[in-house]
Amino acid sequence: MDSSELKRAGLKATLPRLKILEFLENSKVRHMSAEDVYKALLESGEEVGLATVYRVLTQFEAAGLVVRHHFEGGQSVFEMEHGEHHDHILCVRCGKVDEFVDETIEERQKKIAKEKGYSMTDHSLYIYGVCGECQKEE
Amino acid sequence: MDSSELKRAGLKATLPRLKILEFLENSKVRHMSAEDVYKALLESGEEVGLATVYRVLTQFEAAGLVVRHHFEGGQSVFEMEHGEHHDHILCVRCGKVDEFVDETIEERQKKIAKEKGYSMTDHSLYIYGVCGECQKEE
DNA sequence: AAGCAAATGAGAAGAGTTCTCATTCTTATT
DNA sequence: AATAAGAATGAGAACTCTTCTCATTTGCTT
Repeated sequence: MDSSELKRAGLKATLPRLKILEFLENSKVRHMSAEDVYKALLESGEEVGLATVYRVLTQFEAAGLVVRHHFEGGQSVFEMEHGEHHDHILCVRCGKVDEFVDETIEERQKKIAKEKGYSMTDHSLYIYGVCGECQKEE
Repeated sequence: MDSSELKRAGLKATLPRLKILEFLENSKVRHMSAEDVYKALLESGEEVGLATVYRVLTQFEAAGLVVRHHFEGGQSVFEMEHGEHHDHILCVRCGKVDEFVDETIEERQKKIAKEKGYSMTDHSLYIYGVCGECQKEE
């Protein structure tokens, strides 16, 4: 069990936190809601409260271990921080999520912020569409 | 009272709808939550239910009269459709919202969607930062 | 003016998330 | 290794935003 990551983030190495971190790291699915994490842990026999999952994910976010996204549909989606910033393109049919990085867009955003007199802190870009798979099914 | 806009949208010209449309058109503030609209109407002596405001705004959205945004903070924000598509840059301190259009970014997005095999239906780009005013107040 | 379908308002209900607080766990200290 | 002090947890209540339900009202057609 690797508690060093938590310690480094200034968080006590409690069992729920370790379980959640471990789960996030090992899951093949990258983008998960708090509910997803909660259910998955329950199913693998762990005892966690939903409130704890929310709390811990929020702490992970503050610690920079995790990024929170606001995809359409209301609920927050979390993703392990794996270095490079990226944006998302998602399928409105099947919910599939792809990632991309585009330096030109990044540059443009900085430029716009500067022009408008803003000191940019963050940005979010989501492209919505129908993925290749779903286009075939019509 | 101008009911033609509603008729054109295929909506019956009811009083609540007219009031809401009128309010949206005359408000200097461009981006408003359902709650904002509701409160404003109450204050100006109109009798509307919150449920109706939500319903009507959703209908206006479907009719293309209004655009719905999902800024951070959970609630939906509505804006009168005034022709050209644009993106938003918002101040995380005071909540101010500015708009911008960037053809380069638009192009890039289309290109990315195509590369990833998606047929793009929509996109949303929000830049967050601290606006000029708020930077001074530090 | 009358009738019918559509729209409304009030409150209940639902989804997602946060809060409360008694109990349990971590960790620093013996 | 035992202990004490404080932090974290779990369960459910509570909260926010939004949608639904349904009895009543309104708009539109005849």
